[in-house]
Amino acid sequence: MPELPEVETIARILRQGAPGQPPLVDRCILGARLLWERSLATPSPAEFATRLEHQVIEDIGRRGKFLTFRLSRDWLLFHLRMSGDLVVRPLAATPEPHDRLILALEGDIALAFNDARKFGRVWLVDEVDSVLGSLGPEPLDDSFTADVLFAHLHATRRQLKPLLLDQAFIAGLGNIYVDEALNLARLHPLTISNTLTLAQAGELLASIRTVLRDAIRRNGASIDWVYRGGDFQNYFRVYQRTGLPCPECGTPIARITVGQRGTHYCPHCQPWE
DNA sequence: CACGAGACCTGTTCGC
DNA sequence: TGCGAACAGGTCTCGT
Repeated sequence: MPELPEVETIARILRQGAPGQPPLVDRCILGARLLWERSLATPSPAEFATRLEHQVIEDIGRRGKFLTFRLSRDWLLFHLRMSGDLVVRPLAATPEPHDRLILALEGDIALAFNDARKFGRVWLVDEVDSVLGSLGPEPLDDSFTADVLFAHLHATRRQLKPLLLDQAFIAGLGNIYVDEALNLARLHPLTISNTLTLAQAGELLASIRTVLRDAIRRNGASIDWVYRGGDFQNYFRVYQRTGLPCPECGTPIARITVGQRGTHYCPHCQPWE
């Protein structure tokens, strides 16, 4: 489900709270109920439960598409993959279908990890590098410059679409925002990375940031049955708009498959070569 | 090294 | 209406 803007939105809501929902920071974890064992990456279910108990949530953040909970002693990490979600409920509420983990928190509230497709994972670790160490740069980080992107693009020879989906190359982009950013940068998804000029690398980085910032401002995109209040889906330029007119030139948006992922682009604005 | 296919899963939508 | 196929915001592993 979520990419960087959606995960950022979830992290902010959990950290700060929302109307009718209290913030989680500074709350103690009283217990853990694991309903689907394979959702837990590490450690063992028994160690997970005992180690979590009595730790306080000191901060909640995001790295790439991971949600990061800094606890008194450990780090609790979530990756929501395709269908995962984190929701706050009254402690007394009955579990929902597809709940995989429920944490009981101080103040009679619960944090539920709900994940229909069971692809999502949870980690409890004492240092984050074992999980987050292979992630590439944060696209919104100031230290990630056009020069850096240009050098990385030229260190390999790969198609832009799968390269930008590679979390070791750049962290946080997924199928929606890669298609949107490539359209804004007027680059064909199959362009080979080391053929870009420095100017094109600069446009690509600027486009990635524009798309991500716009999406974050709109609280991310809500597709299908998952609704979190985000409305960026109403501003998609190409994603899931096959056959509809390009917002720039009116040419029908094309759809191809690249690396087994649906890929949407404008044949006129993003010509091949 | 770069790419494609298959695996992991369940739910919804599409086409006949 | 029913039923199977295709598809879905992700990532890992394996074979070529």
